[in-house]
Amino acid sequence: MNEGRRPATSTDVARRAGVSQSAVSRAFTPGASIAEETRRKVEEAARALGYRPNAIARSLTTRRSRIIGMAAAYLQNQFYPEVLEAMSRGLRARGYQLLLLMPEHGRHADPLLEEVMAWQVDGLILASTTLSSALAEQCRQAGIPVLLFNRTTSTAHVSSVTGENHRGGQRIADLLVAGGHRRFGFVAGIENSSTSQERERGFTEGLARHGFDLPARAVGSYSFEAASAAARNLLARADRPDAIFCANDHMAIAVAEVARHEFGLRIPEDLALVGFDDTAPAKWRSYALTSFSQPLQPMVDAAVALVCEMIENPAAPTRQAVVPGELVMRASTRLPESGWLDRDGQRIWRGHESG
Amino acid sequence: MNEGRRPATSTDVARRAGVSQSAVSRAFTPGASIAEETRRKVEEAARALGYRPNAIARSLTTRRSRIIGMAAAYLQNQFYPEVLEAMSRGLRARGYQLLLLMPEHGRHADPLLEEVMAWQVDGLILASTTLSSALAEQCRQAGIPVLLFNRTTSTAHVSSVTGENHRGGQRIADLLVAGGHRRFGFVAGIENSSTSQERERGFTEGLARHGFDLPARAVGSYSFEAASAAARNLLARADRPDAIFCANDHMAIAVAEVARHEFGLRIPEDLALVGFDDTAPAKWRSYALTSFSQPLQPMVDAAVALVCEMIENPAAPTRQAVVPGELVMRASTRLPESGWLDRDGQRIWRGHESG
DNA sequence: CCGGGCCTTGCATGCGTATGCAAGGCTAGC
DNA sequence: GCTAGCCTTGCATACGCATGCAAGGCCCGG
Repeated sequence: MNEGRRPATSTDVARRAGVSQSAVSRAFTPGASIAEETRRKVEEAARALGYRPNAIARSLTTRRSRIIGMAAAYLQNQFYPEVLEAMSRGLRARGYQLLLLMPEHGRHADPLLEEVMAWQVDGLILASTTLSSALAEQCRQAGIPVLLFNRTTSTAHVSSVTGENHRGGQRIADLLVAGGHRRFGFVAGIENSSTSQERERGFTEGLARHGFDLPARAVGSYSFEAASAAARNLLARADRPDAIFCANDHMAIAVAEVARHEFGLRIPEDLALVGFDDTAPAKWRSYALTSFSQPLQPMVDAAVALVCEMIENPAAPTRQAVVPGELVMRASTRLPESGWLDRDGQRIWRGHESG
Repeated sequence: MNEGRRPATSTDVARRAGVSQSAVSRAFTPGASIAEETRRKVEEAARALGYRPNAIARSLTTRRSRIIGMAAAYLQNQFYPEVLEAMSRGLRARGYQLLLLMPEHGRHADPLLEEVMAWQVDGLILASTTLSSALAEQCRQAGIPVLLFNRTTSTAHVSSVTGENHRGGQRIADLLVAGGHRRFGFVAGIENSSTSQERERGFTEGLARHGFDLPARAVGSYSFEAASAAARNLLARADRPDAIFCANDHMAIAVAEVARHEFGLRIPEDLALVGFDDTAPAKWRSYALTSFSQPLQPMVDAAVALVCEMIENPAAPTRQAVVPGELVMRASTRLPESGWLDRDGQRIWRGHESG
């Protein structure tokens, strides 16, 4: 064993095993042509020297880094850490490492991503971050697959994985109307985020279908503080909403706190509350938040599969994958008065979904 | 602009700028000897070709990857995502990238870390993950600095950054005793985690100093589900505790849910509850959890500084940094009956701390 | 017994950048 | 005007590994 010295190289192993450096390389390359006997000798020498192939050097010759960059704007919303965790495991299972990129608060992710291109990442996953069309074009030229996660973009033709934002918003409208609510509120995420826009559009369209007005709205910017302020705004109105849909669970919890502890409202008696994502805190019984789910593992699996596919076949057309979710009813909303049906002994709320 | 071709190399830039490849390299190396005029020509050519130095190739020659691997066992506990976020930004500010490592559930991190050594990472930060002494030795030989975050280890001489686990436990004991509680419970994290052990030891020693017994204890393994089970266990006892200290906030919230919704207990009237970390959910008013803080930014700053220092000076002795926290009192515990003092017009609870 | 073909191996080279070394140009001082 | 010395530059090479190519060995069929 060498002490503090530089790590053993394939040449060191070759010398010790009495073979050529190429043989060592082949011994560590699955599927390479090498005799069983030679491989054994190499492996023995490698073990004795504590040798591991240098991934940096390997990347240089193969021109594939087996690194995927993943950008996320913030991790306060529980949804993202869980995505990150699953993504890291999922990518690793396919032999990729995950490089984590957190843009500075309030800054655009572009400079960060550009920096990461120096790392020759094999792919880029953008969660809760948009991609400027300039950078998208740059990636396309560099042949770096880009995948938007929980976002889409209109400015460029990019692949994406999202939940059923539009349908989710509709279902929530259906549920709230069926629960007998009449004055609706919406707390938006970041204004120009496609996710928030689609959820809102589904919601307002759903309401309109039942003959209800556009809801009162306020902007929560996906942050706890801004959502709290939005809640104060909405709840102080003369025509206070009796049902509020928040663009995600994280903001819904902020609204719940303000409603209960600043306005003394009971949920759902005085105010129904719905979120989106169905994250862990939504399940905590102090909130028991009704939420439209974005199933974590399926979404991550789809993302991993898609990005790998894009790497293997760069010429493939872009794809927009939509992972189905479902409305998870909990105690933060009243049960609907109608629209129930029995299936396999379970009581399912079908609602008035026309689709 | 080249379409879909391989990215421009320093040689391409050199040719276009009419200089040698070395000149291009020097133009991108801060502090290298190069004429202003030449640098200008190189920069112009580089811009025209969309050139960025290849970090992989650079790492190969410089023998420094500027990548730091960070392992975390789980991200459910809000503490870790926030650490991750701050760590990524902090490292980036010093020119390092963060490679995220999530061991498979229930598996040891060793194989993962070994795999990452192939990436020639410049350093390794282990959060909520232990390091086998075998691997620690291997890292030492390879000259890879290792930093334990929110953990220590007795089996090897390794640097670490932690909060005031022992003192925190003591303070909590002081607070609960001062609040008039008499039957104490403790929910441990993973049994062999130094963090949980130290907090428990501080707690029991603190209690003992006031003449109280070792508390009833149960194991929550840092998970929500296990902590819920632990709570059921503790709360079903004939001598039900009237105060429970949980080794972290995440588990404390699980206990709060069970206490309220399964046992109909009021907090803090029937049961006082204390956590550790002072994460975001502890501040949510539905919990208003008293907690001993682990200040995020100072801990991360210390970790980043320490790991960089270790990289620059590999021969430096290991260090155990302890970042001071404070007891944050909220509504989940009764206010203590004594021990208050005025300072600068603020009412400070000094407690009976002897240290 | 001979030849074709497959398996295995080593040689040589390339991946893109950094850097020691020596040469050349230029400035300043005498 | 000459030389010492600094600044700048290019050349050559190294970093550690993968891989095309050709040579050698072996087996098997004819």
